[in-house]
Amino acid sequence: MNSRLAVATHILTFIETLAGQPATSELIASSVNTNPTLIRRLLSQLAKAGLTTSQMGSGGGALLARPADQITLRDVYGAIDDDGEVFALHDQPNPQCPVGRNINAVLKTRIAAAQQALRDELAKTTIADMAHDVAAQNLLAAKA
Amino acid sequence: MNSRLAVATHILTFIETLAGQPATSELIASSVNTNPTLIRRLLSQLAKAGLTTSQMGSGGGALLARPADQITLRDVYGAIDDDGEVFALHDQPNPQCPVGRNINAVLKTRIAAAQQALRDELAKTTIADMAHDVAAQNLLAAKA
DNA sequence: CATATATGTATCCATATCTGTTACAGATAT
DNA sequence: ATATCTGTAACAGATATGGATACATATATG
Repeated sequence: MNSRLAVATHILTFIETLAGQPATSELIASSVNTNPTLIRRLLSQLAKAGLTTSQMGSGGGALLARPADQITLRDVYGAIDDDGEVFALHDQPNPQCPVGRNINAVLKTRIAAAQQALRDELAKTTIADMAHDVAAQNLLAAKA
Repeated sequence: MNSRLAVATHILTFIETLAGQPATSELIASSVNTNPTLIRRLLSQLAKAGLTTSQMGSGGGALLARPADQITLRDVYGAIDDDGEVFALHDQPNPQCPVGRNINAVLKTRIAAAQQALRDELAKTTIADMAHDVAAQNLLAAKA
């Protein structure tokens, strides 16, 4: 799979840890270890979904559009995944076959249920949780 | 996403509806509306996972290796998906950044939970369910 | 035994997706 | 004015996917 959910979550968690200071795409990119364009592409999608806002120009950057405890990984997934389909159906099964004629209708509901379960689980984690867990990891490492 | 889970489920459901008669890759391919090689590739994976058996030669074909009510969509997913990862992490975040250093460890558990929820939901559906639902759809259509 | 049938697998190809990169117009602070 | 920063287009390389051909191997049947 692609790593866009991971990178988008990284971006948001990073912005949250800056505690209100605007994050430039270059700064975020150095944390993710990729290039600023990829970050801006994802930020563009996050902004369209209402999760972030960006300020152009000097001193600008990205901020969270709402509190970190009100942004879940489900929101992130919804923002970066256009169709939200983990599994695809096969195009045009044979309509002359009793199985081919109906398989997609039957599969569709089962797959939808599975994807719903995935989203429900993602909804349990907020960006605030992520930032908290990352901070806790750092404390652990500092003590060791 | 790819449609391998859909096609593999189609294959197994098709075999089940044949009720013990071996299904050739060509016959299955005509129901799925693809080519026999793709079917054989997937059957090869299903056989390795212990879900089907195949008989070479004249009169041969594929059979279920165990009763249809003992094969779940989770089994199918496990058979056709090599790593079973819906989401990937991003390679090598910046270890010098407090966020980059820990994001993957934190994300990993959250993503694993989501994928587990997906698999648990898939486990609720068996190939017997699929065959039953497909048959029910045909009855409905016949009455209409 | 010879033949037809069918699987298992390798190889090739076209297309799509993903990630990284460069480039540049537009917005904004100083 | 100028430097900074976003938004987006365009392009390239790598990988995944689905489709197609080919052929060695296994097996039932006459």
